[in-house]
Amino acid sequence: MLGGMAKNGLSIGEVAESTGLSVHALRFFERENLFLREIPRTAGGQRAYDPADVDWLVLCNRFRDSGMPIATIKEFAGLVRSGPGNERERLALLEEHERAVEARIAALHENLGIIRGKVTAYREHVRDGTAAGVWAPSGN
Amino acid sequence: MLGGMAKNGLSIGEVAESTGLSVHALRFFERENLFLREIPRTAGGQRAYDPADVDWLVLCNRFRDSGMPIATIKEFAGLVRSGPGNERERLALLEEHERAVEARIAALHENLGIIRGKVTAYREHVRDGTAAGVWAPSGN
DNA sequence: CTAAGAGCTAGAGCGTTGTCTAGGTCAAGG
DNA sequence: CCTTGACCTAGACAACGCTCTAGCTCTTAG
Repeated sequence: MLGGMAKNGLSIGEVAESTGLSVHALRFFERENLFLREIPRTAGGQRAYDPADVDWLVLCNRFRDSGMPIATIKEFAGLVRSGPGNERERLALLEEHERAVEARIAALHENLGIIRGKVTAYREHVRDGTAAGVWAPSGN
Repeated sequence: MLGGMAKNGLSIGEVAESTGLSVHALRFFERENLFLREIPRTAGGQRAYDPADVDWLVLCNRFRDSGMPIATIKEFAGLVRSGPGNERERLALLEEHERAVEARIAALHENLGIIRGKVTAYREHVRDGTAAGVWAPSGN
């Protein structure tokens, strides 16, 4: 049977497969306490994840891709792990990240405008036959 | 006279001040060949920048802020340093970065949508009195 | 002239985010 | 059984992008 751990949960390899994370990264995340619970082990000592762990990892990937540092994910995971009662703190953390992402998008937009200006300038210089240095007098 | 290097150019401290980069970073950039020319030195061995160097650094900051790796900036700088004739390559590099930034913005937008979903869910839970765990059954 | 504050070089150190290795152990098909 | 491939732990290593240190020199106001 190649389909992992029979009935007792998902193997690390399966979770890696379905989250796009490497098995190394999954072990690293565990050391770093990013999970919402202790991952249980089989009799033989192998990790047995369940689908909720995968769902959380998928969300973690969104957090990571949107620039949330591991330390912040860890903090959020800690709040979730310590159970109900701190939802306001979780919300505050998420709102702060929301603002950070919005700010990042705005900054990228601004930078994109400048990059597009450069692209346009180079396109014109290439079209007009490469003569005047785009760089030097004003090209900047 | 606190105003730097009299007449022969801008000192590293002045350039740091006006670009927001540290003097360490400026020396690092030089070692890494990110400049468009060799930065000349005074008789005493101190760097003497000029305003065009500052303009370039400001553009570099845009590149860096928009996620361009130092290696790519170095590559672009190399093209500029090797003089006219390679404008097509410079353009290609810039266009590729433009696409990368667009892709990054799109990804951030998608992630933002998900983060907002989470924020909304938590806001409702906090408003309704913290009872049902946002996390656990379906909260994901 | 002198003292303080900038600058210089070479190179070590660091935070982040993993990846890889070594040296075994476990699980399951044949 | 036995072989093969997935898994285990602990810890070394790595790429990126600076930052900091040590030890010395330059510049300049007073």
